[in-house]
Amino acid sequence: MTQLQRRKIPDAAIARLPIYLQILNNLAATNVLRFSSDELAALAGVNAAKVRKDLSYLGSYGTRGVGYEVTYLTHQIKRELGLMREWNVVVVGAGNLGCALAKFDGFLSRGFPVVAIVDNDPKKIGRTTSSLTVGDVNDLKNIVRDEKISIGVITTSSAAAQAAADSLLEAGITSILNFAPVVLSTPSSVSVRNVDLGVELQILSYFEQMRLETGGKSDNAPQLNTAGAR
Amino acid sequence: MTQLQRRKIPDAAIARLPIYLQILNNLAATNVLRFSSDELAALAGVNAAKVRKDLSYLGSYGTRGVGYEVTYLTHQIKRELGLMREWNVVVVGAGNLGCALAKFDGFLSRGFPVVAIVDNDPKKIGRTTSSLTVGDVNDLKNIVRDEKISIGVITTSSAAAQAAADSLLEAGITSILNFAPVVLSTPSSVSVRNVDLGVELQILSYFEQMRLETGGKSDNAPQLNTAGAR
DNA sequence: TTGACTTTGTGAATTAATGCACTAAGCCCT
DNA sequence: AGGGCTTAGTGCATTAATTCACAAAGTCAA
Repeated sequence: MTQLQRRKIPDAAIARLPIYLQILNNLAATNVLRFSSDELAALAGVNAAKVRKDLSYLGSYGTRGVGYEVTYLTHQIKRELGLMREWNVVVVGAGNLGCALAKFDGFLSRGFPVVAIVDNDPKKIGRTTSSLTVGDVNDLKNIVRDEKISIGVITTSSAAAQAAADSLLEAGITSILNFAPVVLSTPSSVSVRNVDLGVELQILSYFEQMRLETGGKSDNAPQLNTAGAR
Repeated sequence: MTQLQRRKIPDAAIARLPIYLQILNNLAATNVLRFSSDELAALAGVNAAKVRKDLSYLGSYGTRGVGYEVTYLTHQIKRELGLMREWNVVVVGAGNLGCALAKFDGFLSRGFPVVAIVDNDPKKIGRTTSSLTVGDVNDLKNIVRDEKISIGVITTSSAAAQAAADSLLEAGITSILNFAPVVLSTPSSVSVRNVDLGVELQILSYFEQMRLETGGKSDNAPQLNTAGAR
Protein backbone atom coordinates (compact mmCIF):
# COMPACT_ATOMS: atom_id res chain seq x y z
CA MET A 1 0.00 0.00 0.00
CA THR A 2 2.40 2.65 -1.10
CA GLN A 3 -0.37 4.53 -2.80
CA LEU A 4 -1.18 7.92 -1.43
CA GLN A 5 -4.60 6.98 -0.17
CA ARG A 6 -7.34 9.37 -1.17
CA ARG A 7 -9.69 9.94 1.72
CA LYS A 8 -12.81 7.86 1.27
CA ILE A 9 -15.70 10.27 1.46
CA PRO A 10 -19.15 8.80 2.13
CA ASP A 11 -21.54 8.97 -0.82
CA ALA A 12 -24.05 10.97 1.15
CA ALA A 13 -21.43 13.60 1.89
CA ILE A 14 -20.30 13.83 -1.72
CA ALA A 15 -23.85 14.53 -2.79
CA ARG A 16 -23.95 17.48 -0.42
CA LEU A 17 -20.65 19.08 -1.42
CA PRO A 18 -22.07 20.57 -4.63
CA ILE A 19 -24.86 22.13 -2.58
CA TYR A 20 -22.39 23.69 -0.18
CA LEU A 21 -20.36 24.90 -3.13
CA GLN A 22 -23.35 26.61 -4.64
CA ILE A 23 -24.10 28.35 -1.35
CA LEU A 24 -20.47 29.43 -1.01
CA ASN A 25 -20.69 30.96 -4.47
CA ASN A 26 -23.70 32.96 -3.34
CA LEU A 27 -21.88 34.06 -0.20
CA ALA A 28 -18.88 35.16 -2.22
CA ALA A 29 -21.17 37.10 -4.55
CA THR A 30 -22.48 39.03 -1.57
CA ASN A 31 -18.96 39.67 -0.26
CA VAL A 32 -19.21 37.40 2.74
CA LEU A 33 -15.72 36.37 3.78
CA ARG A 34 -16.37 33.87 6.52
CA PHE A 35 -19.13 31.61 7.75
CA SER A 36 -19.74 29.17 10.59
CA SER A 37 -21.04 25.63 10.26
CA ASP A 38 -24.27 26.86 11.83
CA GLU A 39 -24.77 29.45 9.12
CA LEU A 40 -24.01 27.07 6.28
CA ALA A 41 -26.25 24.47 7.88
CA ALA A 42 -29.14 26.91 7.98
CA LEU A 43 -28.62 27.86 4.34
CA ALA A 44 -28.37 24.26 3.21
CA GLY A 45 -31.23 23.08 5.39
CA VAL A 46 -29.17 20.48 7.20
CA ASN A 47 -27.76 19.79 10.63
CA ALA A 48 -24.66 21.79 11.67
CA ALA A 49 -22.82 18.71 12.88
CA LYS A 50 -23.37 17.17 9.48
CA VAL A 51 -21.85 20.21 7.81
CA ARG A 52 -18.80 20.03 10.03
CA LYS A 53 -18.41 16.32 9.46
CA ASP A 54 -18.82 16.70 5.72
CA LEU A 55 -16.24 19.45 5.58
CA SER A 56 -13.88 17.51 7.80
CA TYR A 57 -13.62 14.83 5.13
CA LEU A 58 -11.84 17.43 2.99
CA GLY A 59 -9.33 18.16 5.69
CA SER A 60 -9.17 20.46 8.67
CA TYR A 61 -9.80 23.76 6.98
CA GLY A 62 -11.79 25.67 9.59
CA THR A 63 -10.60 27.79 12.48
CA ARG A 64 -12.12 27.09 15.88
CA GLY A 65 -13.90 30.05 17.34
CA VAL A 66 -14.00 31.69 13.90
CA GLY A 67 -15.40 29.49 11.17
CA TYR A 68 -14.41 28.81 7.58
CA GLU A 69 -13.15 31.17 4.92
CA VAL A 70 -15.38 31.32 1.88
CA THR A 71 -12.70 31.46 -0.77
CA TYR A 72 -10.42 28.93 0.79
CA LEU A 73 -13.14 26.38 1.37
CA THR A 74 -14.57 26.95 -2.10
CA HIS A 75 -11.16 26.07 -3.44
CA GLN A 76 -10.97 22.91 -1.36
CA ILE A 77 -14.40 21.68 -2.35
CA LYS A 78 -13.66 22.30 -6.00
CA ARG A 79 -10.42 20.43 -5.69
CA GLU A 80 -12.10 17.48 -4.06
CA LEU A 81 -14.91 17.35 -6.62
CA GLY A 82 -12.47 17.58 -9.50
CA LEU A 83 -13.68 21.01 -10.52
CA MET A 84 -10.29 22.64 -10.95
CA ARG A 85 -10.59 21.80 -14.62
CA GLU A 86 -13.32 21.56 -17.21
CA TRP A 87 -14.87 18.27 -18.26
CA ASN A 88 -16.06 18.07 -21.82
CA VAL A 89 -19.50 16.65 -22.44
CA VAL A 90 -21.15 14.96 -25.39
CA VAL A 91 -24.92 14.83 -25.72
CA VAL A 92 -26.33 11.69 -27.33
CA GLY A 93 -29.76 12.28 -28.79
CA ALA A 94 -30.53 15.49 -30.67
CA GLY A 95 -34.20 15.67 -29.81
CA ASN A 96 -35.95 18.43 -27.91
CA LEU A 97 -34.18 17.81 -24.65
CA GLY A 98 -30.79 17.15 -26.18
CA CYS A 99 -30.81 20.39 -28.16
CA ALA A 100 -32.10 22.31 -25.17
CA LEU A 101 -29.24 20.98 -23.06
CA ALA A 102 -26.68 21.70 -25.75
CA LYS A 103 -27.57 25.36 -25.58
CA PHE A 104 -28.18 25.38 -21.84
CA ASP A 105 -25.50 27.62 -20.37
CA GLY A 106 -25.79 26.06 -16.94
CA PHE A 107 -23.56 23.29 -18.21
CA LEU A 108 -20.81 25.55 -19.42
CA SER A 109 -21.01 27.91 -16.47
CA ARG A 110 -20.40 25.06 -14.08
CA GLY A 111 -17.42 23.80 -16.01
CA PHE A 112 -19.01 21.21 -18.26
CA PRO A 113 -18.92 22.52 -21.83
CA VAL A 114 -21.00 20.58 -24.32
CA VAL A 115 -18.53 20.11 -27.15
CA ALA A 116 -20.47 17.66 -29.30
CA ILE A 117 -23.93 16.34 -29.96
CA VAL A 118 -24.69 13.17 -31.89
CA ASP A 119 -27.70 11.21 -33.07
CA ASN A 120 -28.40 8.05 -35.03
CA ASP A 121 -31.10 9.61 -37.20
CA PRO A 122 -29.73 10.56 -40.67
CA LYS A 123 -32.35 13.31 -40.83
CA LYS A 124 -30.85 14.99 -37.79
CA ILE A 125 -27.17 14.43 -38.53
CA GLY A 126 -25.68 17.53 -40.08
CA ARG A 127 -28.16 19.95 -38.58
CA THR A 128 -26.73 22.78 -36.56
CA THR A 129 -27.92 23.70 -33.10
CA SER A 130 -26.33 26.49 -31.09
CA SER A 131 -22.95 26.41 -32.87
CA LEU A 132 -22.76 22.61 -32.80
CA THR A 133 -23.37 20.35 -35.77
CA VAL A 134 -25.12 17.11 -34.97
CA GLY A 135 -22.68 14.26 -35.52
CA ASP A 136 -23.17 10.60 -36.24
CA VAL A 137 -23.36 8.36 -33.20
CA ASN A 138 -21.20 5.87 -35.12
CA ASP A 139 -18.34 8.36 -35.04
CA LEU A 140 -18.54 8.61 -31.28
CA LYS A 141 -15.22 6.93 -30.71
CA ASN A 142 -13.36 9.48 -32.83
CA ILE A 143 -15.33 12.38 -31.46
CA VAL A 144 -14.64 11.39 -27.87
CA ARG A 145 -10.95 11.02 -28.59
CA ASP A 146 -10.57 14.20 -30.63
CA GLU A 147 -12.62 16.40 -28.34
CA LYS A 148 -11.24 14.87 -25.13
CA ILE A 149 -14.71 14.11 -23.83
CA SER A 150 -15.19 12.72 -20.34
CA ILE A 151 -18.92 12.68 -19.77
CA GLY A 152 -21.82 11.44 -21.88
CA VAL A 153 -25.35 12.72 -21.51
CA ILE A 154 -28.10 10.46 -22.82
CA THR A 155 -31.21 12.25 -24.05
CA THR A 156 -32.54 9.64 -26.43
CA SER A 157 -35.87 7.87 -26.20
CA SER A 158 -35.89 5.13 -23.60
CA ALA A 159 -35.89 2.57 -26.41
CA ALA A 160 -32.59 3.89 -27.75
CA ALA A 161 -30.92 4.63 -24.42
CA GLN A 162 -29.14 1.33 -23.89
CA ALA A 163 -27.66 1.43 -27.37
CA ALA A 164 -26.52 4.99 -26.69
CA ALA A 165 -24.92 3.85 -23.46
CA ASP A 166 -23.18 0.99 -25.23
CA SER A 167 -21.79 3.40 -27.83
CA LEU A 168 -20.53 5.68 -25.08
CA LEU A 169 -18.90 2.81 -23.23
CA GLU A 170 -17.28 1.56 -26.38
CA ALA A 171 -15.92 5.04 -26.98
CA GLY A 172 -14.29 4.84 -23.56
CA ILE A 173 -16.66 7.05 -21.58
CA THR A 174 -16.87 6.20 -17.88
CA SER A 175 -19.40 8.79 -16.64
CA ILE A 176 -22.97 8.98 -17.87
CA LEU A 177 -25.83 11.30 -17.05
CA ASN A 178 -28.97 9.53 -18.19
CA PHE A 179 -32.27 11.30 -18.82
CA ALA A 180 -34.04 8.32 -20.33
CA PRO A 181 -36.41 6.56 -17.94
CA VAL A 182 -34.66 3.21 -18.08
CA VAL A 183 -32.11 1.44 -15.94
CA LEU A 184 -28.96 1.22 -17.99
CA SER A 185 -26.88 -1.89 -17.87
CA THR A 186 -23.26 -0.88 -17.43
CA PRO A 187 -20.13 -2.30 -15.83
CA SER A 188 -19.77 -1.35 -12.19
CA SER A 189 -16.66 0.65 -12.98
CA VAL A 190 -18.79 3.22 -14.80
CA SER A 191 -20.60 6.02 -12.96
CA VAL A 192 -24.19 6.58 -13.94
CA ARG A 193 -26.50 9.26 -12.62
CA ASN A 194 -30.13 9.09 -13.57
CA VAL A 195 -32.39 12.09 -13.88
CA ASP A 196 -35.96 10.94 -14.31
CA LEU A 197 -38.64 13.55 -13.89
CA GLY A 198 -41.33 10.90 -13.77
CA VAL A 199 -39.63 9.29 -10.80
CA GLU A 200 -39.39 12.62 -9.01
CA LEU A 201 -43.04 13.36 -9.56
CA GLN A 202 -44.05 9.91 -8.43
CA ILE A 203 -42.15 10.35 -5.21
CA LEU A 204 -43.95 13.65 -4.66
CA SER A 205 -47.19 11.91 -5.48
CA TYR A 206 -46.53 9.40 -2.72
CA PHE A 207 -46.12 12.10 -0.09
CA GLU A 208 -49.08 14.03 -1.44
CA GLN A 209 -51.23 10.93 -1.26
CA MET A 210 -50.00 10.27 2.25
CA ARG A 211 -50.91 13.79 3.26
CA LEU A 212 -54.44 13.23 2.02
CA GLU A 213 -54.79 9.93 3.82
CA THR A 214 -53.40 11.10 7.11
CA GLY A 215 -55.07 14.48 7.04
CA GLY A 216 -51.85 16.37 6.49
CA LYS A 217 -50.20 15.18 9.67
CA SER A 218 -47.20 13.71 7.94
CA ASP A 219 -44.04 15.69 8.14
CA ASN A 220 -42.01 13.99 5.53
CA ALA A 221 -40.10 16.57 3.63
CA PRO A 222 -37.70 14.97 1.21
CA GLN A 223 -35.00 17.38 0.20
CA LEU A 224 -31.62 16.07 -0.80
CA ASN A 225 -30.43 13.12 -2.78
CA THR A 226 -27.52 10.90 -2.02
CA ALA A 227 -24.61 10.27 -4.32
CA GLY A 228 -25.81 6.81 -5.07
CA ALA A 229 -24.73 3.25 -4.41
CA ARG A 230 -26.93 0.73 -6.07
CA MET B 1 -54.50 5.18 17.82
CA THR B 2 -57.67 4.17 16.12
CA GLN B 3 -56.31 5.33 12.82
CA LEU B 4 -55.82 2.72 10.18
CA GLN B 5 -52.06 2.98 10.23
CA ARG B 6 -50.49 3.34 6.84
CA ARG B 7 -47.39 1.25 6.65
CA LYS B 8 -44.33 3.41 7.07
CA ILE B 9 -42.19 2.74 4.05
CA PRO B 10 -38.52 3.74 4.25
CA ASP B 11 -37.55 6.67 2.04
CA ALA B 12 -34.98 4.61 0.21
CA ALA B 13 -37.62 2.06 -0.72
CA ILE B 14 -40.06 4.70 -1.92
CA ALA B 15 -37.44 6.07 -4.28
CA ARG B 16 -37.10 2.64 -5.84
CA LEU B 17 -40.78 1.90 -6.33
CA PRO B 18 -41.06 4.17 -9.40
CA ILE B 19 -38.13 2.30 -10.94
CA TYR B 20 -39.76 -1.03 -10.35
CA LEU B 21 -42.98 0.34 -11.77
CA GLN B 22 -41.25 1.44 -14.93
CA ILE B 23 -39.71 -2.00 -15.35
CA LEU B 24 -43.06 -3.67 -14.76
CA ASN B 25 -44.53 -1.51 -17.50
CA ASN B 26 -41.86 -2.76 -19.85
CA LEU B 27 -42.52 -6.34 -18.83
CA ALA B 28 -46.24 -5.90 -19.42
CA ALA B 29 -45.50 -4.41 -22.83
CA THR B 30 -43.62 -7.55 -23.75
CA ASN B 31 -46.42 -9.78 -22.44
CA VAL B 32 -44.54 -11.09 -19.45
CA LEU B 33 -47.04 -12.25 -16.85
CA ARG B 34 -44.85 -13.13 -13.91
CA PHE B 35 -41.41 -12.40 -12.57
CA SER B 36 -39.22 -13.39 -9.64
CA SER B 37 -37.41 -11.04 -7.30
CA ASP B 38 -34.18 -12.21 -8.94
CA GLU B 39 -35.35 -11.14 -12.36
CA LEU B 40 -36.58 -7.75 -11.22
CA ALA B 41 -33.39 -7.26 -9.25
CA ALA B 42 -31.31 -7.91 -12.35
CA LEU B 43 -33.38 -5.47 -14.39
CA ALA B 44 -33.25 -2.78 -11.72
CA GLY B 45 -29.59 -3.34 -10.96
CA VAL B 46 -30.14 -4.02 -7.27
CA ASN B 47 -29.93 -6.87 -4.81
CA ALA B 48 -32.75 -9.43 -4.89
CA ALA B 49 -33.27 -9.32 -1.14
CA LYS B 50 -33.74 -5.60 -1.42
CA VAL B 51 -36.42 -6.09 -4.04
CA ARG B 52 -38.27 -8.56 -1.86
CA LYS B 53 -38.04 -6.32 1.16
CA ASP B 54 -39.16 -3.28 -0.80
CA LEU B 55 -42.14 -5.15 -2.20
CA SER B 56 -42.97 -6.59 1.19
CA TYR B 57 -43.64 -3.07 2.47
CA LEU B 58 -46.61 -3.01 0.12
CA GLY B 59 -48.00 -6.22 1.53
CA SER B 60 -47.50 -9.89 0.85
CA TYR B 61 -48.31 -9.99 -2.82
CA GLY B 62 -45.92 -12.65 -4.09
CA THR B 63 -46.38 -16.40 -4.26
CA ARG B 64 -43.59 -18.54 -2.90
CA GLY B 65 -42.10 -20.81 -5.46
CA VAL B 66 -43.67 -18.75 -8.24
CA GLY B 67 -42.96 -15.05 -8.02
CA TYR B 68 -45.07 -11.94 -8.51
CA GLU B 69 -47.74 -11.19 -11.08
CA VAL B 70 -46.93 -8.22 -13.26
CA THR B 71 -50.41 -6.69 -13.44
CA TYR B 72 -51.28 -7.25 -9.82
CA LEU B 73 -48.06 -5.83 -8.50
CA THR B 74 -48.23 -2.90 -10.89
CA HIS B 75 -51.59 -2.11 -9.42
CA GLN B 76 -50.28 -2.32 -5.87
CA ILE B 77 -47.31 -0.07 -6.52
CA LYS B 78 -49.50 2.49 -8.22
CA ARG B 79 -51.89 2.43 -5.31
CA GLU B 80 -49.09 2.92 -2.83
CA LEU B 81 -47.53 5.78 -4.79
CA GLY B 82 -50.85 7.52 -5.20
CA LEU B 83 -50.91 6.93 -8.94
CA MET B 84 -54.49 5.70 -9.21
CA ARG B 85 -55.41 9.27 -10.07
CA GLU B 86 -53.88 12.19 -11.91
CA TRP B 87 -52.14 15.06 -10.15
CA ASN B 88 -52.37 18.42 -11.82
CA VAL B 89 -49.20 20.43 -12.16
CA VAL B 90 -48.44 24.12 -12.53
CA VAL B 91 -45.15 25.31 -13.96
CA VAL B 92 -43.78 28.53 -12.48
CA GLY B 93 -41.38 30.24 -14.85
CA ALA B 94 -42.11 30.41 -18.56
CA GLY B 95 -38.52 30.45 -19.76
CA ASN B 96 -36.84 27.87 -21.97
CA LEU B 97 -37.07 25.05 -19.50
CA GLY B 98 -40.56 25.88 -18.27
CA CYS B 99 -41.99 25.95 -21.80
CA ALA B 100 -40.14 22.77 -22.70
CA LEU B 101 -41.63 21.01 -19.69
CA ALA B 102 -45.10 22.34 -20.40
CA LYS B 103 -45.05 20.59 -23.74
CA PHE B 104 -43.12 17.58 -22.50
CA ASP B 105 -45.48 14.63 -22.82
CA GLY B 106 -43.58 12.58 -20.28
CA PHE B 107 -45.45 14.52 -17.61
CA LEU B 108 -48.90 13.79 -18.95
CA SER B 109 -48.11 10.20 -19.84
CA ARG B 110 -47.12 9.46 -16.28
CA GLY B 111 -50.26 11.02 -14.87
CA PHE B 112 -49.08 14.55 -14.18
CA PRO B 113 -50.82 16.88 -16.64
CA VAL B 114 -49.42 20.40 -16.78
CA VAL B 115 -52.62 22.44 -16.57
CA ALA B 116 -51.12 25.89 -16.08
CA ILE B 117 -47.94 27.89 -16.53
CA VAL B 118 -47.28 31.24 -14.91
CA ASP B 119 -44.58 33.89 -14.86
CA ASN B 120 -44.00 37.25 -13.25
CA ASP B 121 -42.75 38.93 -16.41
CA PRO B 122 -45.49 41.06 -18.06
CA LYS B 123 -43.81 40.43 -21.41
CA LYS B 124 -44.40 36.71 -21.08
CA ILE B 125 -47.86 36.76 -19.51
CA GLY B 126 -50.47 36.18 -22.17
CA ARG B 127 -48.22 34.30 -24.55
CA THR B 128 -49.38 30.87 -25.60
CA THR B 129 -47.20 27.79 -25.45
CA SER B 130 -48.51 24.37 -26.41
CA SER B 131 -52.19 25.11 -25.78
CA LEU B 132 -51.48 26.90 -22.48
CA THR B 133 -51.56 30.65 -21.98
CA VAL B 134 -48.95 31.97 -19.60
CA GLY B 135 -50.71 33.27 -16.50
CA ASP B 136 -49.71 35.83 -13.90
CA VAL B 137 -47.91 34.44 -10.90
CA ASN B 138 -50.00 36.77 -8.77
CA ASP B 139 -53.10 34.83 -9.76
CA LEU B 140 -51.57 31.59 -8.56
CA LYS B 141 -53.97 31.21 -5.67
CA ASN B 142 -57.01 31.29 -7.95
CA ILE B 143 -55.37 29.14 -10.60
CA VAL B 144 -54.42 26.48 -8.08
CA ARG B 145 -57.94 26.44 -6.67
CA ASP B 146 -59.75 26.48 -10.00
CA GLU B 147 -57.54 23.93 -11.70
CA LYS B 148 -57.23 21.70 -8.65
CA ILE B 149 -53.45 21.76 -8.80
CA SER B 150 -51.39 19.63 -6.43
CA ILE B 151 -47.81 20.03 -7.56
CA GLY B 152 -45.75 23.08 -8.43
CA VAL B 153 -42.70 22.94 -10.68
CA ILE B 154 -40.21 25.77 -10.34
CA THR B 155 -38.27 26.61 -13.49
CA THR B 156 -37.38 30.21 -12.74
CA SER B 157 -33.91 31.65 -12.42
CA SER B 158 -32.31 30.85 -9.10
CA ALA B 159 -32.78 34.47 -8.06
CA ALA B 160 -36.55 34.18 -8.47
CA ALA B 161 -36.96 30.66 -7.15
CA GLN B 162 -37.62 31.45 -3.50
CA ALA B 163 -40.29 33.97 -4.40
CA ALA B 164 -41.85 31.38 -6.69
CA ALA B 165 -41.82 28.86 -3.86
CA ASP B 166 -43.42 31.39 -1.51
CA SER B 167 -46.17 32.04 -4.04
CA LEU B 168 -46.80 28.32 -4.39
CA LEU B 169 -46.92 27.82 -0.65
CA GLU B 170 -49.28 30.71 -0.23
CA ALA B 171 -51.51 29.18 -2.88
CA GLY B 172 -51.64 26.05 -0.74
CA ILE B 173 -49.27 23.83 -2.71
CA THR B 174 -47.50 21.18 -0.62
CA SER B 175 -45.33 19.46 -3.23
CA ILE B 176 -42.63 21.20 -5.22
CA LEU B 177 -40.28 20.02 -7.93
CA ASN B 178 -37.47 22.56 -8.06
CA PHE B 179 -35.14 22.95 -11.02
CA ALA B 180 -33.45 26.11 -9.79
CA PRO B 181 -30.03 25.51 -8.26
CA VAL B 182 -30.89 26.90 -4.85
CA VAL B 183 -31.98 25.42 -1.56
CA LEU B 184 -35.54 26.51 -1.00
CA SER B 185 -36.67 27.49 2.43
CA THR B 186 -40.00 25.80 3.12
CA PRO B 187 -41.89 24.45 6.11
CA SER B 188 -41.06 20.85 6.89
CA SER B 189 -44.60 19.80 6.05
CA VAL B 190 -43.93 20.54 2.39
CA SER B 191 -42.26 18.04 0.09
CA VAL B 192 -39.51 19.39 -2.11
CA ARG B 193 -37.56 17.47 -4.71
CA ASN B 194 -34.59 19.18 -6.29
CA VAL B 195 -33.36 18.46 -9.78
CA ASP B 196 -30.05 20.18 -10.33
CA LEU B 197 -28.07 19.14 -13.36
CA GLY B 198 -25.01 20.95 -12.10
CA VAL B 199 -25.05 18.88 -8.94
CA GLU B 200 -25.35 15.67 -10.93
CA LEU B 201 -22.44 16.60 -13.16
CA GLN B 202 -20.32 17.58 -10.21
CA ILE B 203 -20.95 14.23 -8.57
CA LEU B 204 -19.86 12.54 -11.80
CA SER B 205 -16.86 14.80 -11.88
CA TYR B 206 -15.85 13.59 -8.43
CA PHE B 207 -15.85 9.96 -9.49
CA GLU B 208 -14.15 10.78 -12.78
CA GLN B 209 -11.42 12.65 -10.91
CA MET B 210 -11.07 9.76 -8.50
CA ARG B 211 -10.68 7.38 -11.40
CA LEU B 212 -7.84 9.49 -12.77
CA GLU B 213 -6.09 9.70 -9.42
CA THR B 214 -6.38 6.04 -8.56
CA GLY B 215 -5.68 4.80 -12.06
CA GLY B 216 -9.22 3.59 -12.63
CA LYS B 217 -9.23 1.10 -9.79
CA SER B 218 -12.24 2.62 -8.08
CA ASP B 219 -15.47 0.79 -8.47
CA ASN B 220 -17.86 3.36 -7.28
CA ALA B 221 -20.89 3.28 -9.49
CA PRO B 222 -23.57 5.57 -8.21
CA GLN B 223 -26.90 4.63 -9.64
CA LEU B 224 -30.03 5.36 -7.67
CA ASN B 225 -31.21 8.22 -5.53
CA THR B 226 -33.04 8.03 -2.26
CA ALA B 227 -36.38 9.61 -1.58
CA GLY B 228 -34.76 12.23 0.55
CA ALA B 229 -34.49 13.05 4.22
CA ARG B 230 -32.69 16.30 4.74
C1' DT C 1 -49.34 -38.41 -1.58
C1' DT C 2 -44.81 -37.56 -1.48
C1' DG C 3 -40.57 -35.47 -2.36
C1' DA C 4 -37.65 -32.39 -5.03
C1' DC C 5 -37.45 -27.84 -6.29
C1' DT C 6 -38.34 -22.91 -6.41
C1' DT C 7 -38.97 -18.54 -4.52
C1' DT C 8 -41.02 -15.50 -1.08
C1' DG C 9 -40.88 -13.18 3.32
C1' DT C 10 -38.31 -11.89 7.15
C1' DG C 11 -35.37 -12.24 11.44
C1' DA C 12 -30.77 -11.03 12.39
C1' DA C 13 -26.22 -9.28 11.28
C1' DT C 14 -23.85 -5.77 9.07
C1' DT C 15 -22.84 -1.45 7.20
C1' DA C 16 -23.76 3.37 6.42
C1' DA C 17 -25.44 7.74 7.84
C1' DT C 18 -26.92 10.89 11.23
C1' DG C 19 -26.86 13.78 15.21
C1' DC C 20 -25.57 14.59 20.00
C1' DA C 21 -22.51 16.34 23.16
C1' DC C 22 -18.12 17.31 24.55
C1' DT C 23 -13.18 18.62 23.97
C1' DA C 24 -9.80 21.38 21.88
C1' DA C 25 -8.45 25.60 20.00
C1' DG C 26 -8.42 30.04 18.79
C1' DC C 27 -10.21 35.13 19.25
C1' DC C 28 -11.13 39.23 21.82
C1' DC C 29 -11.67 42.21 25.64
C1' DT C 30 -10.03 43.93 29.88
C1' DA D 1 -1.67 37.81 30.91
C1' DG D 2 -5.90 35.83 31.67
C1' DG D 3 -10.64 34.63 31.40
C1' DG D 4 -14.78 34.37 28.82
C1' DC D 5 -16.75 33.36 24.51
C1' DT D 6 -17.20 31.15 20.14
C1' DT D 7 -16.90 27.46 17.04
C1' DA D 8 -14.39 23.53 14.69
C1' DG D 9 -13.49 18.71 15.05
C1' DT D 10 -14.78 14.20 16.56
C1' DG D 11 -15.92 9.96 19.56
C1' DC D 12 -19.94 7.70 20.40
C1' DA D 13 -24.75 6.48 20.53
C1' DT D 14 -28.59 6.11 17.58
C1' DT D 15 -31.13 5.38 13.56
C1' DA D 16 -31.62 3.91 8.82
C1' DA D 17 -30.54 0.96 5.08
C1' DT D 18 -28.64 -3.06 3.20
C1' DT D 19 -27.55 -7.78 2.85
C1' DC D 20 -27.36 -12.51 4.35
C1' DA D 21 -29.31 -16.72 5.11
C1' DC D 22 -32.93 -19.60 6.19
C1' DA D 23 -37.60 -21.21 7.30
C1' DA D 24 -42.17 -21.21 5.31
C1' DA D 25 -45.05 -21.99 1.58
C1' DG D 26 -46.08 -22.90 -2.52
C1' DT D 27 -45.56 -25.69 -7.44
C1' DC D 28 -44.99 -29.72 -10.11
C1' DA D 29 -44.08 -34.41 -11.56
C1' DA D 30 -44.43 -39.14 -10.77
